[in-house]
Amino acid sequence: VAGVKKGAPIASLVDIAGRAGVSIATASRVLNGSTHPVSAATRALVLDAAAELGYSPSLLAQALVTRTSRIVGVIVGDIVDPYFAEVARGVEDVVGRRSHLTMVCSADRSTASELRHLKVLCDYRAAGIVFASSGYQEDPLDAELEDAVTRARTAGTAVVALAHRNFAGPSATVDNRACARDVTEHLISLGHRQITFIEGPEGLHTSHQRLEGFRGAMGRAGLDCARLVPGGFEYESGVQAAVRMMAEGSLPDAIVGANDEVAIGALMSLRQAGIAVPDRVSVAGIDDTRPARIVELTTVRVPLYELGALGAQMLLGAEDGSGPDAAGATVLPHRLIARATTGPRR
Amino acid sequence: VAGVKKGAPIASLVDIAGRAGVSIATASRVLNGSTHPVSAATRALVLDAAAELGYSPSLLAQALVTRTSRIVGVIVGDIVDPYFAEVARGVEDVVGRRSHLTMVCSADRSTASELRHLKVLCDYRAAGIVFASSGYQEDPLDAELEDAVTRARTAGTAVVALAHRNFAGPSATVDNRACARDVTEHLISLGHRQITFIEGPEGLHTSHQRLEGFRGAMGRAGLDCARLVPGGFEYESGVQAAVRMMAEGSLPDAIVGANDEVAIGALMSLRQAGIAVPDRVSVAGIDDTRPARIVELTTVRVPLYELGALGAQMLLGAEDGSGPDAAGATVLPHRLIARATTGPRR
DNA sequence: TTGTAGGCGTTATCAT
DNA sequence: ATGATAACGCCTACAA
Repeated sequence: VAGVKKGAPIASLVDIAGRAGVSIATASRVLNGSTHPVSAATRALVLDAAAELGYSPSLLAQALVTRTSRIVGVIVGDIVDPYFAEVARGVEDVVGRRSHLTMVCSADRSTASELRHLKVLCDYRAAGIVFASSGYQEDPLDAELEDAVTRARTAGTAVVALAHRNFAGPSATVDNRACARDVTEHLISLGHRQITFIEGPEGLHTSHQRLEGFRGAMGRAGLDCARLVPGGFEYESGVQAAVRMMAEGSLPDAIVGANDEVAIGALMSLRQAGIAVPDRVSVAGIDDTRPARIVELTTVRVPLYELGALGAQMLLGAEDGSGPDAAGATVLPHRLIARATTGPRR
Repeated sequence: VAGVKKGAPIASLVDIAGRAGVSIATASRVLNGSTHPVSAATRALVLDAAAELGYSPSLLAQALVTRTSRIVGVIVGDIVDPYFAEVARGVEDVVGRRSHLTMVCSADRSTASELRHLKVLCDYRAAGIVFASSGYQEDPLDAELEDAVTRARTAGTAVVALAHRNFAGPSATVDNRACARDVTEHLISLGHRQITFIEGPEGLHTSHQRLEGFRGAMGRAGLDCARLVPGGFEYESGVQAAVRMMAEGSLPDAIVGANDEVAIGALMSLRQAGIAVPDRVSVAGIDDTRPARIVELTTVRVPLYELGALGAQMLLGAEDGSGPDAAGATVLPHRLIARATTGPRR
């Protein structure tokens, strides 16, 4: 780094080859860790020619010819959703440990956008791609996405999913039905009978699975499992859901949100309206994101960080063979976490 | 998209050129929006040869020769910090509107990591790069970073900073001293006299500026501005700071955190210990991130989203000349937001 | 041990 | 209107 000419234009292999008076081939050999033998003398020549010119190989050109790179992409649904932030962190930590670089792409919960990012990552020869968000039950772009994923794989880019997807492949997930079931049963065990579920985004597998979990628990308890209200996965959706419920005048005994964000939105909205939580109504969510811990929301802990970390391991494990079974569909454990927003009925 | 062979290997220009019975040159011409004239007949030939083979140009190869791409990178300090999430969102929105793609890179608040990401983005011919986090006052990697940024620019990659940096260039920031001054004065006006400041990460410009703002306000009011406690920009740091303060036995009248996260960490820690906020001690932060709104923290609103959006505009504006002055050092306005965690003394 | 040359997938300059 | 062909920056057999 020392002695490098300031603001030196670029310096490519030909430059340093010329400067060192050797062929571009030998220059290349010493500059990338080639096993090809090179005399100590010329090696030194090349080395400091490179040093003086501040040479650094073009990752672009390298990727073009070697057909691989050390970057892995994480495609998330929404960058401001703490759920994805935590997952991305997990990926980053293990990816970084293997001296690769992580780039996270926000797809705005749109398959079309996911496809665009997939294309770029693929073209740029990413070592792997992590799909962090769930797919949609019915998606016109399904075929296209599946095809793109297949091509990515045959092109050498590993792909793993951290939620239910309509394309096959290795995955690390949690049992969303069980998660929803567990919170719901917790509420029921607390004596609540009228429980309404704030649904997740329309059509998302995760939304559907969690709704099913809720319905299952309610049904088995002989309770009315039709108390649903449209929501989403965002704070604002939770606020709106609460507003709607209050407007209709009939508050339930308890509310379970499809995820923590909506639950918190509802929680805040309720409290602001002077409704006591958990005394008048209990509120619970799913995921156990950081905000949930802050507001002391009862929820189900989903191992977000671990999901990301495991996903990354599967990717890179597949790469240098050293890793665990890069094929399986691991289901990580979840766990109910009762906190301050739920309590016995009345 | 219809009629594409499933899982077709790759298909490059030569493939579709051959299939269409034309030269690779003409194929290229019709497949990218070249103005070069091509007969309608051959154009059609190429077009459906491409369609049948599911052709899609290699962004990598394109970037190699055109020396540009449609991706912009955002280098942040910590992906789980809501501050950066909001900024990234701002960037994404305007970048996406211009049909570019955003990739956010987490540098773990390390300049070395920033350099690595800069290198990749640069090599991949990113259209622009946004540095979202502040630099360090004293940084051994300063020269190297400055040089890298210069090279990036001469290589055609625009670079903007959204916080104080040791390299020159366009920027969009807020007045951190004023932010800290404003919260502090708010607390003073509330009658508080003993106010302690939880510092930000050691050596960060932003940390220093905010500390200065605090000191200035305290000094002007003739108060003891030496009540400081080490902290950081993370929730956990706030918790530790609070623990330390409680252990020392002498709680101040009020606490201002270097940012919302630490402030919230302290807030929660205090409340959990049974200390009434704001009755016994007031707590305030800086940034107005989403969590701050949730816990109703008194803070200073920093236009995070707008910072990101503006940064992106400067980047892309510079690109196609259409934009605003891509050179200036814009300082966006901030505003005190008094909420529930601060109140009159005693 | 070192050099030559072909190729990775496009774009772009010249001829034709 | 089309087609060779030289870059772009690097890696890697294959020769020497």
